[in-house]
Amino acid sequence: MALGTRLSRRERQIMEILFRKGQASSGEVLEAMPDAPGYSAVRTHLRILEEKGHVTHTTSGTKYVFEPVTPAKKAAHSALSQVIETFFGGSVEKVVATLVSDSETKLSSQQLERLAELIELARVKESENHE
Amino acid sequence: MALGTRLSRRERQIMEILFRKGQASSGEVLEAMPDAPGYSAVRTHLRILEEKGHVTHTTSGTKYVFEPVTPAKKAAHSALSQVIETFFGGSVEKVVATLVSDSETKLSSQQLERLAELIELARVKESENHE
DNA sequence: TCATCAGCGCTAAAATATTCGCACTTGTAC
DNA sequence: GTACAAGTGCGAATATTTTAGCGCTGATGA
Repeated sequence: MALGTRLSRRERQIMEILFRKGQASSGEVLEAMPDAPGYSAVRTHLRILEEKGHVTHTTSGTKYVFEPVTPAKKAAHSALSQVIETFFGGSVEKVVATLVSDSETKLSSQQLERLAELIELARVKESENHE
Repeated sequence: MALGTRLSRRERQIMEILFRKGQASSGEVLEAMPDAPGYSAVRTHLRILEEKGHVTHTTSGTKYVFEPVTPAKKAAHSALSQVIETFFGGSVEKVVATLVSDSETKLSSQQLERLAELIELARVKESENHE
């Protein structure tokens, strides 16, 4: 189940904040919201998200610290797939092409070099599979 | 404004369908929804989305054909940025690395080759900028 | 000790989103 | 012409989301 599939706007917004931060107290979540409601509202969403099983909390002193239940990696993959399916017709290649060549998301030569290495590595692996 | 920023769940779902298909009649949108409500409901969402300025329609015979107002490319970029910010700390490099090396999204050797070329191209461009 | 403050849970009101029913229009077949 | 099918717009019921109020608890420090 993708991140946004069953969540309301606010719930999704809060989940995204938690994924960005890794974990956060209710107050921190509140601060991270550009169009924040009151504290109670945030608190309620967090509680409901916990009931729904998307979030857990641990106590740190008096505070609660919340974090997503779904591992970030899995959620990342899911979110990425979603975008790829919706906007790139499922083509991973197109995505990478966009990211690499797009002038708005500039990559340094160092980064490009590392990516070249990564691709080289993937190519080697790929060819091994076909021996 | 990103795709999902101000849209409700259903509205977002419908927008995604339109982006996938490029354009679609109300009936087609309905069919593309796994958890579809009645025809009227879909029709209403489409009308509201049009009022909000996210969608336009043209008449094709008796039918309406709807399509997103925002160019697909722009929306794609926006959605991708969102995911990158949320799950990859803003690092384009990490995303590409994930996509290339992730075993779940396998790339053929041909695709890898093309990507290698793309990166080479980007590197050349990059070095030109620093002459 | 006892204000005071920050944070929690619960509950209920207010605001939005979601859905559908129904009347009207247009195209098509008999 | 009339009946039928497919499609549209509007308006109003229903369900969900979103918000805030209020009382309680535990920590802090004068």
